[in-house]
Order: sequence, then structure tokens, then C-alpha cells
Amino acid sequence: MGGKTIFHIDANSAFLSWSAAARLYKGETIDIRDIPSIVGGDPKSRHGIVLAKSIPSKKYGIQTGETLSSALSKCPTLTIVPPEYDIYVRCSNAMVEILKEYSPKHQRYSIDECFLDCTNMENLHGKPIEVAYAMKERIKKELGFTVNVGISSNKLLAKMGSDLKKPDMVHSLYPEEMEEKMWPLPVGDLFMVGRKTMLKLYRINVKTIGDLANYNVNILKDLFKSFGEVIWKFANGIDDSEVRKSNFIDVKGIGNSTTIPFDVDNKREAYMVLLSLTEIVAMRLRDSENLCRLVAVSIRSNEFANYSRQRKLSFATDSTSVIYGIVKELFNESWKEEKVRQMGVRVSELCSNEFYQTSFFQADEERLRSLDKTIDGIRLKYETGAITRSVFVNSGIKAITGGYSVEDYPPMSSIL
DNA sequence: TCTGGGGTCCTAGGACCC
DNA sequence: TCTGGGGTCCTAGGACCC
Repeated sequence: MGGKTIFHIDANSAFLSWSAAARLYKGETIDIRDIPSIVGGDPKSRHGIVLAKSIPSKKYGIQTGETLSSALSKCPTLTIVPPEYDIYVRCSNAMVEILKEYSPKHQRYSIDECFLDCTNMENLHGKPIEVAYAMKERIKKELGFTVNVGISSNKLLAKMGSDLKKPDMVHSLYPEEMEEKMWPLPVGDLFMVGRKTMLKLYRINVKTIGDLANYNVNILKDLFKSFGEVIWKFANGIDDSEVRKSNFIDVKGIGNSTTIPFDVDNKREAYMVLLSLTEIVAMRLRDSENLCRLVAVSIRSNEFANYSRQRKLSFATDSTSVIYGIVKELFNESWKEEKVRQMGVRVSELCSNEFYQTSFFQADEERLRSLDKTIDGIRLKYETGAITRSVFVNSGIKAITGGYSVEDYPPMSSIL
């Protein structure tokens, strides 16, 4: 069959493996992959959830996303390590650099996943299964962590394949293998079938991916609208999406949100948090060479009620102070005077800034733009915290919230 | 369950227009 | 207004992914 050859590469327990590899490199003798361990945030600042788990900790029933206290009650001897995002970015970049050598058509799907289109490349690298083992072994040898590789004729099946048995495995999942390898799996294992959809499917007695594949697609469409057809196609291994190079032009929106270490119950403190979030959003927006036409604020109350408010702009902007001004208005319009646990700022409806001429604008706006540029320059050259606003001094609120620094883009030579 | 943060896409309902 | 139908734009919310 003259189909495509698609690989999906997935780092095993990425954050945990990457922290483990970095620790071994620094001379530690214990490999946290071999003991019950997790990567987790700090409960004191209300970030206490499991971000990644080792294979031995899975035996205790520990789940990604559960609270640290819950995880500790399942396994009192659990080793907890903090997340080290700069290391994760380096490991991810290093993995992608190796994978790029196998095909110019590569798509970074997330920090720990990548698709490769190696169609018609057998003469160059060999049979798909051999290429998959070669990639896997190179990453293990050169970078010190393991990956799973899925092989198929489309992205969906390649991704489902890499998810089969872990860790350090290669699986093919061609359409002719689907019935045997994918259909017996619980329907919740299918890409895009989350908790809510799974519950609805259980109600119509669809329990496995095979059940879904063989269900009447018209009934699914009635129940789930267009989404019904999507998951039915996935269950049947149907997917014709392209492996496409992801780049910053494709970015649809830029957001930054944080759970505040304490509940905020007044505008003054809320504004400070919103400003610290906006600083990063606007800086990333400018760095992407885009302007935004939509600004949104999201709020989570201390009782976990979520709501948001957005505004479409009649103009496009990348100015920190313009965006912050709108953010404050949106907060005022939406805040229900209750205690706030989490806040977020997001910009979207991006457009290129290439025709954005400062001469179109009044002197005041021009002055603000040039101030933004100057501050971005200093923050990039030194570090994000090199310049902060004086209102944050002694406030207990961070002047800058969100990961963004030169560390996000390390040179290849600085890997581990 | 004392429960993070980055995203994308879809849908429903209302305003407004012809 | 005892009031049609189709289209677009906007907002809020909810589903999913990692």
C-alpha cells in the first residue's frame, strides 16, 4: 500500500525522566525513575499537584493531576522533586534536534511529543521499524531518557501506537492492525475522548474503541454534533491531517495565568496580579511579532467557580499599558466581589505587526511602544526580573508571573 | 480530591443587518 | 408588531489535549 509513513515520538514520563537524567548528570546516584517518585509543585503556594510520576509510583495508584497529599497518603515514602522547566525545555529541544535529522517534515506537538513524516524516505534511512529503533536508541544513548515510538500511515494511529505499551518501546499500528491492537482498548484511551465524552458513551453502552468504531455514526452525530463524527473516524483509524511544521505564525493566542498563593479580595492586589500577568503576555506577543485584537481575563474563585470576560478591540495592539488598561476594565466588569484564587490574561486574534508603522500613531503611543521595546531588550539581555515595577515592592505579589527568559531558548551546545 | 498552566476548537444565544 | 429567514459578528462557557 502506497500510504504515508508517520512516526509519533513521545518521551516517557517526560518531566520525571528529564529531572532524573539531569540529576544523574549532576552526579546524583539515585535514579528517581527506579523508585516511587513524582514531580510536583509546592502545596504551600497552592500549586500542589502531581505533574509527572515514575513507573514504580504507578503501582500505588498515583495519578497525574492529583494532589500531593493524596499521593502521599497512597505512598508515604514517595520522593517528590520540584519541576525544573528550564531543563525540560532543553531536553525537549535536544530531542527535536535529533528527530529533525530523520525528516524535514516534523511537527512539535507538545513539549514531549513530536510527529515525523518520513514518507518515501526508505532509501535514505531504511525500513520504518528500523528507523524507529534507531531514533529511540539514539535519544536514549545521547540524551539519557527513553521514548516510545508509534508508526503508522497517519498521525492519529501513530499517536495511538506510541501510547500502547511503555516505556522504551516501538509499536506499529497500521490500519490492518487496528482491530487487534486498538479496538479492545477502553474508549477513554482514544484521542479526544475525555471524561465527559466517555461517560456519555458509556450510557449508550459504548465501552471500547471497537464499540465506537462499529456504532452508527448518524446516532453519534445526533448525540455529539460534528464531534460525533470526529471520534467515530478516529475509532476507525481515519485521519488525513498533515504533519506540518509548527512555527510562531501558527500561534492563535498567548495567555498567562496563575494560582495566587493567597486569596485576593480587593482590587488593588488584583490589579497587581493582572499587571504581572500582562507584562509577560505582552512581551511574548511582541516577541512573536504579532498584534492582538482580542483581550480576555479569566477568574477562578476560591470556591472554584470559573468565569471569564473578553473584549474585541477596534484596533490591534501589542502595548503592555494598552492591554493592561483593557484587562483592568474586564476585571471590573466581571469580578463578583468574591475571593479570587486564580487569574489569567489571554490575547488572541493575532495579526502580523509587519505593517504596523509607529508614524500612524500619536506621539504618546509611540513613546509607550519605544518604552516596551527598551524594557524587552533589557529583560532579554539580562533576565526577566531585571526591571520590575515599583508597585510590587513589599506587596507579596510577584512583579512578573510566568516563565519567559533567555533560558527558554538555549543554544544547542548547552544541552544538559 | 483542598484541586496547575499552557493551549485549541466548538456551540449557543443575542445583536444587528438586509 | 399577534413579526420571516438568513447571514455575520460577538461573548461566554465548556469540551478536549499535553
